[in-house]
Amino acid sequence: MKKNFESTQESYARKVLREKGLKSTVQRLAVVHVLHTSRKSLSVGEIHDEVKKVLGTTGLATIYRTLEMFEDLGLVKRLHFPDGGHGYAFSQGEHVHHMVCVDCRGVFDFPECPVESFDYASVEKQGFRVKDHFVQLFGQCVKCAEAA
Amino acid sequence: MKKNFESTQESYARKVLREKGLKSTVQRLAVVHVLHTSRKSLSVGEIHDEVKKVLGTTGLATIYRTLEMFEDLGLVKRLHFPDGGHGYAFSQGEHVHHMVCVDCRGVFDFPECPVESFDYASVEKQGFRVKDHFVQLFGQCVKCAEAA
DNA sequence: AGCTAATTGAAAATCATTCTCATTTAAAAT
DNA sequence: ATTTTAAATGAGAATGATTTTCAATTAGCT
Repeated sequence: MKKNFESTQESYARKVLREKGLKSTVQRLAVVHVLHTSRKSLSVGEIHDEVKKVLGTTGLATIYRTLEMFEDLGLVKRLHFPDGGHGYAFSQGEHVHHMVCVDCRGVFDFPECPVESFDYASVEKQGFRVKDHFVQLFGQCVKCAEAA
Repeated sequence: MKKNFESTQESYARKVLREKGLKSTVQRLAVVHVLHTSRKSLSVGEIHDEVKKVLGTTGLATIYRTLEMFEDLGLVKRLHFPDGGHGYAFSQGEHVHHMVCVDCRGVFDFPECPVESFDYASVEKQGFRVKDHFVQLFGQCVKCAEAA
C-alpha cells in the first residue's frame, strides 16, 4: 500500500479538477490545503498570505482565479458577514450549510438542511420556481462565548 | 383627515429614523421610494441612477451611507447573487426572507421562515449558539420562465 | 426666522478585483 | 525520460467599488 501524503481534501480536489480537464497546480492545491486546515473562513487577502507562506511567491490574481473556479466546482463556499465582508471556506461538494462565529469567523458545518423539507407551496403558487437556496447561520462558538 | 402623499413605506422609514434621532432627508426618502417601487433588487449604481432621476444631482457617497445605515435599521436587505454581485431590496423590519429571480433579479417576499422551526440541537451540542440566520432562495419568476 | 448638529456633494484616496501578456508548468504523447 | 502544447501563472497596469475628507447645505428644533 502506497503511503499518501495528501489530505483527503487535496485528493478530492485533484479528482474534481481532473474530471473537468483542469490542472492540479501547486497553487490550487495550496489553496485547498490552506482553506481546509484553517477552521475559519478566510478573506482573499488572508488566503493569499497563507499560500505565500507555503509556496513563497504567489500572484494575487491566481488566488482570485482559483477561488472563482473552486466556487463553480463546489470546492469552496463563499460566506457573507454582517459587516458586509465575505470569506471562503472549504466545502466538499455535498449539500452542507455553514454557521459562522461572528467573532472569530470560525466555520462549522451543519449537514441537515433546514430548507430542504420546507414547503414552498405558498411561494410556488405565485409561479416562482425555486432552484437553489443559500443558508447561513450566525452566532458564537464556544471559545468566543467563553472569552466574552 | 389629512391627505397623505407618502407611501406607507416612506412613513415607516420616517418613523424609524425619527426614533433613532436621525434626519429624514430627501435623499433618504428617495432611496426608500426607489427601492420599494422597484420590484427588483437594485445595485448601488442603479439606486444612484434612480435617485438622480427623482432628485437631480445626488452624491454617490450619500447612497452608500444611506444603504449602510438602512441595513443597520432593518429598512433594507442586502441580497447576494450567484455571480458574486449583490443588491438591495426594501424590507420592512419584520422577519421576511427573499427569493430572487436569477434572470431579472426580481424580488419576492416569503414570510414563512424555513429556519425558524429548525432544530439546532445537533449544532448547539457543539456549543455553538445560533443568533441569526440568512436565507435566500434562488429561482425563476413566472415572467422569466415564460420568456425562456 | 434663527440656530446647530447632522447630512450632503464632490473629489481625492483607498481598497478590491480583473485584465493583459510574456513566461512557466502540468500532463499527455512520444 | 523528453518533448509538446494548451492551460495556468505572475507582475503590474487598469478598472471598478467603496470610503474619506471637508466645506457647504439642510432638517428639525427653539
